[in-house]
Amino acid sequence: MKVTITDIAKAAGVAKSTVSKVLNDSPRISEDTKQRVREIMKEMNYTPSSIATGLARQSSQTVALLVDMSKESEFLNQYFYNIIGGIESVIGTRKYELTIANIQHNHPEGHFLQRLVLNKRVDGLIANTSVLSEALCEELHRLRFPYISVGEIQAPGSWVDFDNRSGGKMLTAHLLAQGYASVAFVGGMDGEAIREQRYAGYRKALEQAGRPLNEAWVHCGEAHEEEGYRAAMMLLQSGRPPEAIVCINNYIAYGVLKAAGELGVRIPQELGIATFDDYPLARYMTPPLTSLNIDTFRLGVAAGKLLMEQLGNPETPAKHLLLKPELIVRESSTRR
Amino acid sequence: MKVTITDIAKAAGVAKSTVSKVLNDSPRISEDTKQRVREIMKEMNYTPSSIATGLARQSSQTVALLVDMSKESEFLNQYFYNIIGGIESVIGTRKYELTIANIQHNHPEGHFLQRLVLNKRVDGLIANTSVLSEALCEELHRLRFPYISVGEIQAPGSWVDFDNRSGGKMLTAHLLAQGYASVAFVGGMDGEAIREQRYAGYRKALEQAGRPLNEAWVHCGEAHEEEGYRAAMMLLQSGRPPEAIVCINNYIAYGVLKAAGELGVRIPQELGIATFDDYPLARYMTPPLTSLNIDTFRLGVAAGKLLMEQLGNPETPAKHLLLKPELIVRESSTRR
DNA sequence: TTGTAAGCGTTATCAC
DNA sequence: GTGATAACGCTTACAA
Repeated sequence: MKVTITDIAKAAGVAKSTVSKVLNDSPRISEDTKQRVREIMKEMNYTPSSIATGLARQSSQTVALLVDMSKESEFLNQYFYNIIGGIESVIGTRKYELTIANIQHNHPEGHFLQRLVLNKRVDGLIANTSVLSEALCEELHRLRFPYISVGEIQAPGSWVDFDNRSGGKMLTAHLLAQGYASVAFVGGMDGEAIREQRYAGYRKALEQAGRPLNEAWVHCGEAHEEEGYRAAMMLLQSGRPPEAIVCINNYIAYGVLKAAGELGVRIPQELGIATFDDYPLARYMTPPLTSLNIDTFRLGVAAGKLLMEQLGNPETPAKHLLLKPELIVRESSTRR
Repeated sequence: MKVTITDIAKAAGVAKSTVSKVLNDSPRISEDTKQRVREIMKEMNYTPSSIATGLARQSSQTVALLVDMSKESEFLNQYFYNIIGGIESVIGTRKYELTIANIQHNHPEGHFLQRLVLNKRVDGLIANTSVLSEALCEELHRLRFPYISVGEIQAPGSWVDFDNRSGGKMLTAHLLAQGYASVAFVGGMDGEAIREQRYAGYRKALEQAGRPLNEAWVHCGEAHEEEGYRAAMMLLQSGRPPEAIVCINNYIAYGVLKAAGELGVRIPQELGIATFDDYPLARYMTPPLTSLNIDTFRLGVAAGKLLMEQLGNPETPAKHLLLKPELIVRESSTRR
């Protein structure tokens, strides 16, 4: 049933090595025999075994996307599909395959290193920061194993990320430009990288607009509905409520919206709202929310490209890429 | 730098084959030498090459999840992460890897067959029905290549799916039980498999409750917001509006909600709403929507298990699995 | 219980 | 241009 290179060689009356050269379109083979051998391959329905090729070439033509499935509602979660699509779109055309590897099995630490890297099962790695500890990066770097981080890292190595800082600036500046005199910032844990970046952008926008930073208008907390609700309740019932709020994600925004509704605060007239992330709720809220869309397909593409570069030439220096988010203006922030 | 089985053999003063047997924990090797060889493996930091193993064993210890990334907002899209997680959780513990393969490259037709199957790159396949044409199934079956479909298929082969029929029944019966005298069914294209199944459940529930089927209360169309809005407008402004509506997904429900809002129809007092799918909107609508949650992690687990069975014993007969959805009752359907 | 040697299906290095 | 032949790193009869 299965036909190998040897079968083709016999059928064509040539040597295995010749067939191999035809396979790889070597210039030292005459067009004549190429034609002939290729026809026979068609006829006999031959497909080279990639495992054998891999062994001979010492490469698997496979890259892995590392994830930690045990962490719920991670950044990757909602955008997973698009990131994968992006990666796939660039590696696929270069004849690489993508394997998804979950770190968090009950395996001993560093197991995926064995399972994939030392194993020679994959030629390169893409992982986001939640998975890539500093120690891991060092180890990979030491092994000279190609990897790309999705999300900024300090360790050596390339990464791609969204420009959260400029995102924070965009949302805040937009609200100010709409005539909201004061803007609050709600959600995210103090010290968390993404939150810090987004918050820094918020501060920058205030500064550029010559507005003071009011600590009372900055609220930290887990990025979910209840926290958004609580924060908005506090802010809106305080002596000096802000005129607008930047929310760190859709769920916080939902909570804020709910609080505003209960307090009878009209949006966008009395309170402007703008949120990070366009998915999954922003467009479907009442009123629809102004949001900052990040195109994670492009993120995947960028990561894939960097990795391909690296695999093509291991000497390629590390690169860092910041993608710009896109502001989507909707009713929640258009005061008119 | 890289250490192979030969190095270990030399260092341990035994034959390659002995090392191999230790690797595979063969019972015909003395505990003594096992210990010794294992220690050396540790010391020398040895990890067997899975490619070489694959070649020798004629298997890759890899299964593929086939998707068509070109189709936007496919069923898989939102639940992708969980399905992958489910698959991974069962194959991972059995030392299999998962690779994601995109069908729709500008490659010639049937290319993935070459790329993965004939290639020997993967040992088995999981794909959903949108990807698995009847012809493809026949071909895989002919090749005796193990595959599992996510979604019911007619072709030979195992599949796992959600019980959309009983889902339709659950939603409809729930609304009737809440005292809504009449229930409409909105969304989905006539003839589309999922829609037909869900609709059949709706009809069954009416029948069991002794209610007549009113064709005027059944609306077909693409499953998005605008269509839901249009349908609800028609239904609610007709001479005989239904008291409740079953929506085929969250977006249809959103459109219905919008229409009701504009017409001043109060929910759940004057109109009950229940929708298929709990994600991404149901919980965050105003009011929160009663929905039918499907646990796609379990779907992935089921698919993974069937495939593992198949790989373990190719003679395993095809199996068909229907998972029950879960009704989540929220405000939109509780009349009290 | 361990060792020898022949695969597994390619590629790569030389000769010719 | 083409063909032997030795890798690639592991498994698996079959011997010893």
